[in-house]
Amino acid sequence: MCDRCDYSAFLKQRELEITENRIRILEVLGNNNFPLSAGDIHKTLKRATSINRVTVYRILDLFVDHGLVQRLSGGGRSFVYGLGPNQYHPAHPHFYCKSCGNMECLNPQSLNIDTQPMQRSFPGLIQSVEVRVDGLCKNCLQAAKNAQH
Amino acid sequence: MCDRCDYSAFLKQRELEITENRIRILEVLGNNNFPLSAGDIHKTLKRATSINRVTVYRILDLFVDHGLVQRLSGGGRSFVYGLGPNQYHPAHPHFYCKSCGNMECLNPQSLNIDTQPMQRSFPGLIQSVEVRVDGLCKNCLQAAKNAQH
DNA sequence: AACCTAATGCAACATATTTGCATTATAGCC
DNA sequence: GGCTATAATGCAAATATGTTGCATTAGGTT
Repeated sequence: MCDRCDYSAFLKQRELEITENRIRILEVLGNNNFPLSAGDIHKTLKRATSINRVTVYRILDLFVDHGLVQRLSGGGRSFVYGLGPNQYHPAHPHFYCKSCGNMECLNPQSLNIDTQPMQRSFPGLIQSVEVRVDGLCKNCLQAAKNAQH
Repeated sequence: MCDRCDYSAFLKQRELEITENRIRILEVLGNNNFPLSAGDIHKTLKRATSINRVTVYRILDLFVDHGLVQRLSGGGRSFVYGLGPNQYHPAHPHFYCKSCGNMECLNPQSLNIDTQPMQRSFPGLIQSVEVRVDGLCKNCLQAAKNAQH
């Protein structure tokens, strides 16, 4: 997804220590064009290296705190994480397949939310808006059609 | 919230058995103008009657399957549930307070999503769109302001 | 190389949700 | 109103996800 992203520069910019685990997690997120759960990330990393589950959670928390990564509610039971919006990757809505549980990024234009009118009538503070589109992905839709015959 | 809703009629319409637990869960959801977690619902019901945690989950699953109730991802770790959209209660976005964790329903007009253009460019099937607005609720915003002084 | 601090691993805990199976209540029938 | 088949419920235990405390190790600085 992100050839232009220099992950250690990302960390340096935010004055975060550069460690192997942090780089690896950023790479996994960058290599996938859809958000992943902490469990997915852990599973992926364990194949090549040894990293503790808890470390994955802690690094993700840290990244979310620093705006490097965004935490989204997947359609399922766990949070999912993706590289946070930056100059190359604007914020965008996500699709969740109710059948297979996979997620996809949708293009940024497909849903453009203006929070200004909402903020005028809302007495609290609006910080972000999360849009998730649910349904059947291409594959599962096809499978459902085939099953009908 | 819902004086006009006849819960046993709801169940009858969908050919679901009418049981005390089901009615009670619909009442709890109808009495609150914000979505609740399964745990919240269980806690509320246990005050007046005896019902098992698992039963709450199962009834909620059943209702979601039949479109009577909608399952939303709260901003936190658990799902939340609210009466599904019907002729009296249109679909609407929700607000999640990152400080206290409470949720609120926003008015339906505040965010009007048209999925048609998205569906044209999306190869799967779009069934629903969930919009969650995150930030600080009125109370927590005020508390934050007070803490500054 | 030595030091200080922050990152990591490990075990245990906490919370949310699901499953299998025995028991009980509901709805239809007599 | 009682009888029966089926579905709903309760209970115990398992699973999935996320968090905490504390000991160990690695990163960055001198």
